[in-house]
Amino acid sequence: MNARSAAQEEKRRLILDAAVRVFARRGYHASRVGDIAEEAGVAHGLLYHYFRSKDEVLATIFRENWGTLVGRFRDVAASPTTAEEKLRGIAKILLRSWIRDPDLVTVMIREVARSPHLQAQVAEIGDGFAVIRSVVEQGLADGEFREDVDPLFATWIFYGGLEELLTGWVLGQLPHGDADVARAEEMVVAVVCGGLVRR
Amino acid sequence: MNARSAAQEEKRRLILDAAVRVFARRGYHASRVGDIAEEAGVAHGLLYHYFRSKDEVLATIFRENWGTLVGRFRDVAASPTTAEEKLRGIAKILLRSWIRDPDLVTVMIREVARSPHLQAQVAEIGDGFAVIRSVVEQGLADGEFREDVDPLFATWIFYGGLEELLTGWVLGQLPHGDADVARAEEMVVAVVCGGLVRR
Amino acid sequence: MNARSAAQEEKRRLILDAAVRVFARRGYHASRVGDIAEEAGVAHGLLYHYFRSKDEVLATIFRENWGTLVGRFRDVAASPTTAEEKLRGIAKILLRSWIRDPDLVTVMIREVARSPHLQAQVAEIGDGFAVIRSVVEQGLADGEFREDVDPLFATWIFYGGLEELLTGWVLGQLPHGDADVARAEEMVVAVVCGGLVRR
Amino acid sequence: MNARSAAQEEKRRLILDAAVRVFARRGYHASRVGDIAEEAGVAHGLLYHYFRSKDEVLATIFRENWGTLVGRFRDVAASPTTAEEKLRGIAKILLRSWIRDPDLVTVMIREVARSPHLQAQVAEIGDGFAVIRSVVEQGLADGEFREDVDPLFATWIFYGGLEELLTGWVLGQLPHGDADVARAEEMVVAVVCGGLVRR
DNA sequence: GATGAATGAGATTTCATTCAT
DNA sequence: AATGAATGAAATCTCATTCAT
Repeated sequence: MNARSAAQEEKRRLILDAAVRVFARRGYHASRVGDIAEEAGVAHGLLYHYFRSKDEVLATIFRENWGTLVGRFRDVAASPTTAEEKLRGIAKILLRSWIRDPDLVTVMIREVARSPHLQAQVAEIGDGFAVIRSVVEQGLADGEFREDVDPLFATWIFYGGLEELLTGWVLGQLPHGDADVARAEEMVVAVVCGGLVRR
Repeated sequence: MNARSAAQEEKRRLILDAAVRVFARRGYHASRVGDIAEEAGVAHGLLYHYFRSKDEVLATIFRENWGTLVGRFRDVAASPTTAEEKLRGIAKILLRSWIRDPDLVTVMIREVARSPHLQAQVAEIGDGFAVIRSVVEQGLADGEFREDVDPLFATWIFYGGLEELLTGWVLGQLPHGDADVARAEEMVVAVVCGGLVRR
Repeated sequence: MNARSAAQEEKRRLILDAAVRVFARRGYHASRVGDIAEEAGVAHGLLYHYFRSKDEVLATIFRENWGTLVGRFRDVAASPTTAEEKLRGIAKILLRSWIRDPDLVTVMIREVARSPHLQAQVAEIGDGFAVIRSVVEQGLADGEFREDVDPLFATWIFYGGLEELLTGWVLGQLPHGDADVARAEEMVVAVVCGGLVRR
Repeated sequence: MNARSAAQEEKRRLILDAAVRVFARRGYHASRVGDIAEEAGVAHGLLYHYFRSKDEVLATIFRENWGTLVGRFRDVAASPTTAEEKLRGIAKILLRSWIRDPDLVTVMIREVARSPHLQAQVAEIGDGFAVIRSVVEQGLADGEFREDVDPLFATWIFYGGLEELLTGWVLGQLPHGDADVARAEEMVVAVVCGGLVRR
């Protein structure tokens, strides 16, 4: 990567970061290309040098960040520990991303999670599920988890719990201080792994 | 309700039902008011006789159907049984709505669940959570649930699991035959109440 | 005119009067047929029993009231007095119409005076000018007025002065108490007949 | 003003001039934004690059041209001559604007003169009156005009005469050759300053 | 690479008018 | 006569995208 590309890369980042802030603030549909350009401090035509369309900006945001998360999921899944600990690790990664970059999480939760449109563009979207599922299946294979567990549904239920917590924070409906995030993380593992019912 | 208003009510329904189909097919933003009118077999101007805007059509769809669901949640919550059974009942209601009306669930999951825009319009959105929470709190008070459970987070986690299963069906990522729905229902209760970990 | 027509006539009046108020309040273009109907307390469809269109309502308002004014102009013109006194009489009629019915004058000044559209529909519009002109020509023939006066231009100038005073009241730019109206009337005759310049 | 902004200014003018022609031909309300763009030979979207709305186009036309006229009024008012001569100068400016640009006068007379809507937007509208009034007051102070003259009403009456002559030309009801305009100018000063009545 | 003027498809919404009841 | 549901033409304005400079 030479000096030129580094400068280019920097501008690309500028635009992506601006887009995250703008999408978080106004939502994807209500955000105009001009808003992003203004936030980035460039002319709006420049956006089209780096991205094919407004849509591609959103897809790029998702792809790059989701890819990072999934990579970290994989690290956790590859570590030598129990399935429960691995689920805890995944929960920690996902939930703490809220603290690290709330705008980014806002965009990913709000704009991407449910859009069949984007799902088509971003094949990687299923990768996170695959990692979680492999952990669940390990738990089953090891006899750590109950054998009547359906790994596919269990994966979605676990992920749903995580996503809903993020949603609660995005929508401002759940307390979201650092301590709250830590407690949420404990709760999601406690509930999903240990169940609500007193043993 | 006289003949006139019954006829009007019928037309209103016609438009709402058409809107559900169109929104499910193309998504809210890609659906034009003219598409809804065409699907309903009326002039597009008539839509504005019954609703203030395209937005209000979506809000109405959500409000009326969510209200029905919440009403049924309440019936379950009021029945004389264990908290676990009540959660099972709520899961059944929500998940089986997929079988009853997939288009409607598609719209509610895809367009409404994360939109802060609609959340503002539809105050009732929190009512469902409130019912679930009351059940969780009952489980705690009765000693049925573990005392270290945070009822707020547990509520969101449980609801997230349900919503994610619906999302999986909406996106065509999860098997969704009647038997699958029944198994999903069992799983969500088994996981959330009993936990994944073998006792 | 039998009982039926009297009832009809009454409703017609109701609509016309309502239209004057609505047009005065919001302007012709911004006034909806429904506004007029609501103000009149009837269904908006009924308007189309009495008038061919919204446009015809305005034309009717103008025609009927302008006709009345012109009739009174004619009475003045036919009275046995000087041209100056006749002009004073005409000024009095026109300017005092403001006191009698400000809404009506507002509509006539604002919507009709300059509209070539309406001028086409309302042939009577030139009748008022004709009466004034006949008075000016009488003044010339009698030697009362200076012989270098061009009666056509003089007529328009005189009428313009009157119309502008009404405009000032309509726009709320001129004081419009009863005494102000009386003084305006004196001024317009003093200026037009006697001139500004000290003799 | 560099090359870029000069080119822009030119385009802005192009649109404004086209708008004047279109408004003169069809009237403001009947003119579509697309008509203006077509007349100017640009895409209709460009209009919104230069003006916020169709309304603002009209307001701009009025403001800029009225401002020019008022500036010339002020020059006349500042010249060292009698009040009568000054009124003659003002009449000349206003009436000859008809010869210079009939379309522009048509628009200003027809669309702006009576619209309270525009009056709100264009504060400068009263400036012309203020200049005339100052001349009248000078005439009074100098003893040139009769002391019973009310300067406010006299101003409106004088302006009304001028505006009505323009209206007559706009509506095609008054002869409007160059000689007619010159005679009209003489008449309005003769009548307003000297009065109709033979001395 | 950078700019922002220019384009034009397209969408919502309004509202005069019609007409079945 | 009276109603108001229904129609649909029409118009403004937005904004993603292109492209000359």
